[in-house]
Amino acid sequence: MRASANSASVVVNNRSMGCLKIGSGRGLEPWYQPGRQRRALPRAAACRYNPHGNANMNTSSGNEQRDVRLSKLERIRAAGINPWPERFVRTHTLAEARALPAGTAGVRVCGRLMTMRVMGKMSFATLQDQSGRCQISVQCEAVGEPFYKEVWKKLIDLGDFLGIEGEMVVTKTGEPTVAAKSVQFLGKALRPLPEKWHGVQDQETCHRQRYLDLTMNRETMERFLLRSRVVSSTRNFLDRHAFVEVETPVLQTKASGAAAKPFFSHHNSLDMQVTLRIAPETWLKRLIAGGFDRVYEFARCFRNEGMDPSHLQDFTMLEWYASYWNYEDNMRFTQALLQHVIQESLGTLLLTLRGRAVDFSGEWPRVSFRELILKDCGIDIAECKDADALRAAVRAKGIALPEEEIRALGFGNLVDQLYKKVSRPALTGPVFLVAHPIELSPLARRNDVAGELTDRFQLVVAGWEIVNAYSELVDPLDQRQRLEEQARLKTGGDDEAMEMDEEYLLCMEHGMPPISGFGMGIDRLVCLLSNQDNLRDVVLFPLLKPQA
RNA sequence: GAGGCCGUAGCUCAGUCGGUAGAGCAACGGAUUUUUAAUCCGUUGGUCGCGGGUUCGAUCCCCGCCGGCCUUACCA
Repeated sequence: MRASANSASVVVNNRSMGCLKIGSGRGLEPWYQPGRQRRALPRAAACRYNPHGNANMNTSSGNEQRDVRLSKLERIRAAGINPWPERFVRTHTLAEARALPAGTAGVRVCGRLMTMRVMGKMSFATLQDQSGRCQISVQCEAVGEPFYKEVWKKLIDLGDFLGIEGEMVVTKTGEPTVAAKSVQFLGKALRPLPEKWHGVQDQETCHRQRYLDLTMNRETMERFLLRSRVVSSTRNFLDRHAFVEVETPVLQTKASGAAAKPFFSHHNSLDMQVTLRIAPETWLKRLIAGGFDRVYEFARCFRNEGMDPSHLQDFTMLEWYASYWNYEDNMRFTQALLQHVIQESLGTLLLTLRGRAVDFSGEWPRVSFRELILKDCGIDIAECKDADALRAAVRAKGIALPEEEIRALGFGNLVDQLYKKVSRPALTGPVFLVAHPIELSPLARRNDVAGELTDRFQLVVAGWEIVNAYSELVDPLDQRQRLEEQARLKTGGDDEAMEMDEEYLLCMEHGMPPISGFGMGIDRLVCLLSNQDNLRDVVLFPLLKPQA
């Protein structure tokens, strides 16, 4: 193991989500431990600089609860208390504190105040941080009557961030509790939290104000922590297998590597149109040509296409390329990687996904396109010479494909429609789908023996295609022909067709080794593994139109 | 792009077959030293998404717009 679990302190993934790795009972890592306490400034100095000003403090905001909190803020400042101090030295996360033996003194915890039960001179409250929740108790006697009556009871609200120093106790109902000796503001909230029992239910609010969703709905936090684990576990596995993580351009002069409509933008000082990438593929293969053995990238890609629950405008695609591998090497590696990632991030290989039991352990079966379709509907696609023959066979079997839509389809797309209709929904998997017809796979390497097939595999799980991989096309003459055909389509008005890419061809003409490449939508994998129906629920801040 | 559904207090939701709206939580005042959705007493809070129309009167009916969700077509 490259980074052993018990030495990892802070994991920052590529989604900029700082993630504190919580070890069970291991205590906080050095990064966290109380260092030299910065000496407190004299009160007057601490409060002299007031960047938040009083601009709104005397004017009604039109929101009753906010106004009440603004007036509390004034009283907090008047009392010489800094409502937003710069730092708090904590000794334990809340989950760690809960595990401490009763009697442990000098426990310093912090978090957001989620519930508060004031019973006269004794109060219980709940703090929440990333690790979970822990009860605290505040007694009049322990914190002093002026503080208890004037600050704790009058100025502290649900939603505020607080820091507590105290001793671990266990209440008579058995609840681990930090009994506070002192309580301090760490961040005053001017707006109330959503309802404490139901939280935020409205999906739009969850997307627009994800911080509220994360605060109120633990399963949302767990889902994004899962995403982070999936990414870091994948990265670790690839690193351990001699893959090199690279970054390739997002802004480029032509979109290449996939058939999709790009986003366009404008570069001012060069005065030229640029596009956002639709795939990292051609760049990564250039790196293989340049001598990298194995490369990968978690590539944010952008496609200017329709929105629905299974498509995002910007999404994260993991692609990797390995020199000297064919697609079968890649298939074995894919299985090993996903088994590792699923075991490490979910703790088991036996999952229930979309209502079906899915077993990721053992060897995953492989099935060819032809066998699968033959089994599911009795049509042997190898015996159909062309699209018309296949169309006739479909009609003869009475399979309900939309007549209007399939009339113009070529053989490849027709096979694909048939597969999506008769086979894919029933595939629970994990199963590798192999031997795709060449018409269906314009980018993959033609099989050396069966020229009508390609060296390609897809991984299907619970009816979802989550991986697409090939033996890569490295023949520059073949590639040129295929790109010329795409360029013809483009000129003919197909705005999803690929553009001619001379620079890429130039690279290929300089020579490439055998390569197998792999592509997987990270959002879709996480969506599947977390049993979500909408990709927007596995993206922290999905794109939404501005509210009216 | 097409079709359907939805938008009421800070949050979760009722409601009005057309007569300018209710509850719980939150907030505010009070009681309360072992609660954990604390409890008890009292109080405040709304341009019913926005704009038109019909009507004596619209949160409700009609039209348009804004935003969201679902289905559907194209891309992973």
